[in-house]
Amino acid sequence: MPRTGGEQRRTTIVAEAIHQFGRDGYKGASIESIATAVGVRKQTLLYYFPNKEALLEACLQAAGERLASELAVALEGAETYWERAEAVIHGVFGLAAEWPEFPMFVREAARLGPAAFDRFADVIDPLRLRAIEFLQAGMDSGEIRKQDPAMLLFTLYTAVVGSLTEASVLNAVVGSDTGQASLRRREREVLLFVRAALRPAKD
Amino acid sequence: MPRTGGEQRRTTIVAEAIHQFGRDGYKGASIESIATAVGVRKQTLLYYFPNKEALLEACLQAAGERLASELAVALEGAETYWERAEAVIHGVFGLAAEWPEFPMFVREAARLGPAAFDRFADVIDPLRLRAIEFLQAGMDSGEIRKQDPAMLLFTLYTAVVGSLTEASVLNAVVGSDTGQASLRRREREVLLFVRAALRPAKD
DNA sequence: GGGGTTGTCTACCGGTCGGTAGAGAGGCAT
DNA sequence: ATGCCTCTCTACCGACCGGTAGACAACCCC
Repeated sequence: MPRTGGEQRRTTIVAEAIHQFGRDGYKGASIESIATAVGVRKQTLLYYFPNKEALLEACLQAAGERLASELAVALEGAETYWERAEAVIHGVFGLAAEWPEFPMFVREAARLGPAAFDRFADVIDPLRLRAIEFLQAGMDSGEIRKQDPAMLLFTLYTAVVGSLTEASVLNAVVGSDTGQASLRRREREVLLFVRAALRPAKD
Repeated sequence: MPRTGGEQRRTTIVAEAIHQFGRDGYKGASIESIATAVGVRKQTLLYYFPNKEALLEACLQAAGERLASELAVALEGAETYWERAEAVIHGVFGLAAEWPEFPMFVREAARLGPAAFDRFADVIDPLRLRAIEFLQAGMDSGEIRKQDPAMLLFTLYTAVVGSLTEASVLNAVVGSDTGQASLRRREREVLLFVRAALRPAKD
């Protein structure tokens, strides 16, 4: 019985849980298989998290914090309007590249209902507010097409997360297209798409 | 024991299964609860579908056929380039309005992997080819921004399906926003977004 | 009206899952 | 060295799930 100590064990369990919740869904992943994957018995996992739901909440919290710190770094030094928008998209795709199950986990969290998703959303709420302010300022200065900034943010979210999570659809629509190269292609596509969508009307 | 006869029973079971697979996920929905919801015992369901996977395949087939017929109707009489694009989006939103679990089920099918999603995609493959031809023609005539038409179709898919399925995110981003009015708002938003994204560059 | 077909049921099984109870080993402070 | 606290384990339980076996009833055709 290897003793790695409390906090480290916690974090590896959470990482593996996000992995499996993202891949198999909350229902589809069993605490037993999560425990086995980190080399420990189910009852050891239940020592750290009293039940499956508590484990999920820890995952939501951790995922939110990870995304928040990732985006904070990505936004450093991004000055102009388009640099900032691009930095956010690039940051999310970068996170997805090194942690493929992360977007799937976020989508699963949304699927589980508002109560679960809010646990995640609350952590990144400051970023949400900054994003809406940013979009509003861009509209006021005429750099972005005028519209409801919150709805725009929602639509941007769906486009980015969708292109990261709908691998089966990508396969069906454009044919076999996998791996890092595919991810880069999709990032470029989303960037072009978003840039075109944000652009003010010709008038 | 009410006998509604074979074919009708089959279709009501499939409809309920799509409902529950969409709401709870494939793993989360049990054949027992599906059977109970249609007022029948689990073993009666297993008389029509030898196992759970066969039921899923019937659902994928039925969902594909329903979407195909819906879009065929929507495209009737749509002549101009933008009319056709708008008709498809409006048709999908219309289907979602009268059958809220339908988009969730399609997304769940994609989550289950390419094998499952292809069952659905194969049925609407003619539509996919028409869409790509359509986008290509629009690019050739300069009505649509030039790019890879298949990738564009994929990104359009993610934007539309995302805005139909990410209700929890909508709630977190724009605040409580539910019901038919919300759906109409999202349809309008997606239409504006897509129109802006398809528009050729200024110069 | 008898026999096959179709449809629905009761009864049951093996496996898995989330969770409880509690023993015991290693480290640390006194 | 003793006793406590942290961590991991074995053993087990009740619930549920997917699926099998087979009885039985309604209907249809002849």
